[in-house]
Amino acid sequence: MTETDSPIDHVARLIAQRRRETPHIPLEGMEILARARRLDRMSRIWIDAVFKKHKLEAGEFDVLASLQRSGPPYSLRPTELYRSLMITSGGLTDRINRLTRKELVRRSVGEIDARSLLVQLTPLGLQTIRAAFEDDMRAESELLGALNPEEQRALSALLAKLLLSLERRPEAPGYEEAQEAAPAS
Amino acid sequence: MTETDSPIDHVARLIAQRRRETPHIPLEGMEILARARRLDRMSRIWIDAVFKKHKLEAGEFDVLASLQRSGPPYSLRPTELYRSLMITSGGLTDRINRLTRKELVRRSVGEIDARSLLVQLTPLGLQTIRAAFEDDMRAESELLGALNPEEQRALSALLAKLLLSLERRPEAPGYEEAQEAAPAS
DNA sequence: TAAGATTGAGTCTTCAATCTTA
DNA sequence: TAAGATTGAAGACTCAATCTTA
Repeated sequence: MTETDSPIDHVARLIAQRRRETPHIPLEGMEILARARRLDRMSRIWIDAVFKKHKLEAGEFDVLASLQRSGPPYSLRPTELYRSLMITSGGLTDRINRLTRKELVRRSVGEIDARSLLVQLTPLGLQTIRAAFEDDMRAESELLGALNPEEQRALSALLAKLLLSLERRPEAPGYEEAQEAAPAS
Repeated sequence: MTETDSPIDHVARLIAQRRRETPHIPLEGMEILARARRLDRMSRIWIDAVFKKHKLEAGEFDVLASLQRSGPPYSLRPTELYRSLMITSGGLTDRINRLTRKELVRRSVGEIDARSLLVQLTPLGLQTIRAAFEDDMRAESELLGALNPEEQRALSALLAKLLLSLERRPEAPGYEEAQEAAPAS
């Protein structure tokens, strides 16, 4: 195997099969996007097990992690949340309702705009996401063990370059929001 | 920006924010897995539009594409399909029912095992997936335009290496099946 | 008028139980 | 007994319509 040849993973077998059926169609798209999709789905098998240990669904974890990331007082507006999570506003309402029932978040009064209530972590929510996030990152690092640090850096840099180009497309939903949300860092 | 620095995409901003909140937790996992997830979700925005043009849902497209890839007579057993697609058997039953209603597949008699009926493309199904698949690959190639051919090869090789390591984990569901399904190619 | 959030209907999925055949 | 496929219930999401406030 040379430096640029890919190992024979599941997607490589699918591509080889398809080349015989539709040899006239270039398959570069599959090489990357099908693998990104499969990497997400496969890694979820182990990551979901981590969430389960903390009695969380993946979608609930994402909301709690966003709130923790924002720092004290651990509160965000629903619109910020659903745009960042790439789900609809209706979907987020459901997640918040579930997390409220579990007493991991509450809707607190927003000072700025009376149309929206801030979503805020409860002390139990903060404690839960602290433990769950640390476990999650440990599991994720472990899943990436097949790549050395240099390969990991190369991979994340290529993914970031590709993602940035998609985020900058005029037709990309949420583009304006992503821009103005850019922190000084 | 140096060779190994990542461009400041959305995930980079999330990571910078989080480093301030939980500086003690290594975040290498997010660098790659969060980006893979986001790449899948963002690219789907454009890809789903292609499917819609052919009046297909993403899940339906995947079934048709699997059948086409298998070559004449374009038929597979349901178990092969749901394992390859990483969905449950119940989920596949529904997809087949929907595709049957659209007259894109049919359940034909399997000669080997009377417990299962082969799922087979109809002529309309073959015609549909031929056009849809070509459009899909064109769209996917276009989405990857920000990376030059060399970068694309490097990215797919790294993804393949990582995926192969996940597929080889003893705990990976479907591992045995994936192995025996490996074609000579 | 527009923006933020919620609601209800419809869709696609998983999960567990079931039926049939090996 | 086990494997393949289906069913029905429950879950989480999208979409479009609605309500409230800017």
